[in-house]
Amino acid sequence: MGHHSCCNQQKVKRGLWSPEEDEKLIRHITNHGHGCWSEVPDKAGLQRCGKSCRLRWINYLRPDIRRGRFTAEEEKLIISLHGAVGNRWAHIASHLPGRTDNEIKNYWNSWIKKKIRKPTAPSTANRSGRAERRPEFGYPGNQVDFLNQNLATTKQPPLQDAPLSTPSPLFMFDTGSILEGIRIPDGNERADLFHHQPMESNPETWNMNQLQEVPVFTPLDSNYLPPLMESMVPMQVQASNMNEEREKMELECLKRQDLNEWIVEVESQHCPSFPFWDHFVHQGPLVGEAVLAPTSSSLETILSSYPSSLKGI
DNA sequence: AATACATGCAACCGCGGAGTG
DNA sequence: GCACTCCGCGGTTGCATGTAT
Repeated sequence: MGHHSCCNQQKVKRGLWSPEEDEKLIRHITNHGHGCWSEVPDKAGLQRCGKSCRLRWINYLRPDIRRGRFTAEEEKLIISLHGAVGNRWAHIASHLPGRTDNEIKNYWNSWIKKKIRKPTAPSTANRSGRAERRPEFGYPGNQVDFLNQNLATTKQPPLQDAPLSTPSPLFMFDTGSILEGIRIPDGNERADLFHHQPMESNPETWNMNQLQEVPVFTPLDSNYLPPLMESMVPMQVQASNMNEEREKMELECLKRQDLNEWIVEVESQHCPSFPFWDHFVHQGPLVGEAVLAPTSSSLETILSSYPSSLKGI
């Protein structure tokens, strides 16, 4: 098995990233931005290939990453979007702020595995070892059909297993109106989507009848992608009680690029799962070049509050 | 407590598209 | 139009951890 062209160098390291490597990558991108990924390893002093750096950044180190369980809202959105665009994880991810394609893909695969297993009931015959672990996903191209079929043959599954009770893809209408109908049990609305609460699926929360009925999207051409961006306003932008400061921040956001935008987003979301950036945003400079060049001491503080896996540096 | 099995997720691989000379 | 590089994406793998026996 050959390595990718960018990984042909002898001393390219593979496998799990060490906290030290993470630190180097964070430090580099924080200071200089990623620029050309293929140059990142050299500039950052990493013995990795550019692709690996990119992947690590996008899937794990990026400041706006949301971690933890998918909420019921996210589940529904994923299923709807998947029904429409299939395995275009990046496309789906673009509508789930803070979630990565990889995460969604993993989630879907494990979710679908559960669905596959369910009909045949947990029997001892199923407990066959590792081969069983990777059921062939040989279901037809339109996987939502498979799902619907599956759900139909399954006895009223619990909501967390079947968050979608209607075939109508949610993306076909403004998610704002969808989310408008959603009431998180504690009474808060959409803004709570960005709070890192482990959300139990609550059947009461998802009364699909409240949702506007729309024609079902039929993907005649597999290459066709529905105009998601036009019909779906990014959720974080819809946060209902956005105060003036946040509006200002959004305005600023429009003037910045890449990393800066992320930071501002984190600011607007107050992502509690990311003390790193929370700290950075509130204590560090926010505008212009300064934000890209934090002092080393602030970086140390930042790194010290990084997710547990990165601790122990 | 030990072992086997199941699950979740980080990371790798290879392909294809876009950009460039 | 061709060759090349780079990047992004989707599929897949392997490992760490959790759970059941």
